[in-house]
Amino acid sequence: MTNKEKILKVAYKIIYENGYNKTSVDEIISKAKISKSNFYYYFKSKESLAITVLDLRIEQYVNEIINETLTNNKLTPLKRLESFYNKVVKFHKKNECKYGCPFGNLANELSSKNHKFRKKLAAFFEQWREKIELCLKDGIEKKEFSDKCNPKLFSEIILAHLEGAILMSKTYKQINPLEKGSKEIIKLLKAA
Amino acid sequence: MTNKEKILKVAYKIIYENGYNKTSVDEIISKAKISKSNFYYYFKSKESLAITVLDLRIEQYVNEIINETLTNNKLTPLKRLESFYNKVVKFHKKNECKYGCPFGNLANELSSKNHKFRKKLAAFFEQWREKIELCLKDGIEKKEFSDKCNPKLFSEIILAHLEGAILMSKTYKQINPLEKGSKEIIKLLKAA
DNA sequence: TAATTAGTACGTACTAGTTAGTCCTAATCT
DNA sequence: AGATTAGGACTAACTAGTACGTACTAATTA
Repeated sequence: MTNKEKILKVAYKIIYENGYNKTSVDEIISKAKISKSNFYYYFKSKESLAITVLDLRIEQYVNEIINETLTNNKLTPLKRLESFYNKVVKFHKKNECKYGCPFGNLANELSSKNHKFRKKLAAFFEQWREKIELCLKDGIEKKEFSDKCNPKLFSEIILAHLEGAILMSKTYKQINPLEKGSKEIIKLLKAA
Repeated sequence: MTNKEKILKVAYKIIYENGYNKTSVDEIISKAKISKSNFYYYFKSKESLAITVLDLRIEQYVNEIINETLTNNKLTPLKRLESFYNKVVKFHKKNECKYGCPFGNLANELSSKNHKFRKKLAAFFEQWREKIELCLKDGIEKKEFSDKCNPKLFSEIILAHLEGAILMSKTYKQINPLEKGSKEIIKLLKAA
């Protein structure tokens, strides 16, 4: 592993767990076991590192979560949504619900003060929402979801609810809000 | 206004706008125009100030928002919920959606590292959710809401969706997710 | 030779919190 | 009434530590 990869690996983890502001360059270099000058050889600032890390996380999320579930043509629309929720629930259970959503956290922490992060996150959320919308549309066509449901509005609700439910699970330290909530959302989709 | 009140007033605002970690005691005392030693005369730490401010915010929210809308017996259950959403939307429009939910922000920022805040926020969210649940139960009884809706599960969804929608509005800098989303939630309640 | 890495000292700014003391008022004592 | 005391409100100056980022030398690697 190159030193650059070490930096990215360490930063990936602790920016998620501690947030951006509470992550220090000193902590990163100490955990990555590299020198400070070497850090600044690869990244011009803490912010530019965090942007790179966010890009990586988005790419990984799209490849490993979204494409495997929400836009996976091998599954029916209902199964796509269910498997998506299952993956998300599994991820947060693994973390004991402690850290919340990597994207929601950054959006919450940075979007009022830092345009770069805000815009990147907004674009990602929008892209994510569109995948949900497509899944819903397909599901309505295939009669898995009620045709009374407005796909665009409902995709917004699903995404907002997901972010909120992850936050509730983090605050309560219980998977319940996320797990039961997502099941209820699916019920609504069938019945709407 | 006493110096203690000045501290509280200033802290109330900037903890909301900047978050807890990004709020410094120096900024508080400079804006409140008092000395640092005077600050520590009234509060034993930055954290204890923030806890006091959170208590105040909760009290105010219960009195001015929840009791005026969700548990206001002069209104029908549907009107209670609608007026609640209206107040929330109005608040965030006023702030250009910039700052998010005062409680959600703190929950997001602090609940993984600080038990005191986490527990207080969890208790408040639960209390809040219960008020929503009661409103739903009443609305089902009075046939304003569909009897297919499970009040407890639905109250969880409403609260989670609200928190997520406020975060989306903050990230997009548009009231849309919150405003349209809440209207759709009400539709669902009627139709469920 | 050019890219990479280490080490380390440093600068500047900011952080939460402490110290030791002053000023003033109001109650208490003689 | 006058002296004494207690304590609330307040302050300037300070401590000790952390932050990001830079400067510079020197070694190593490809």
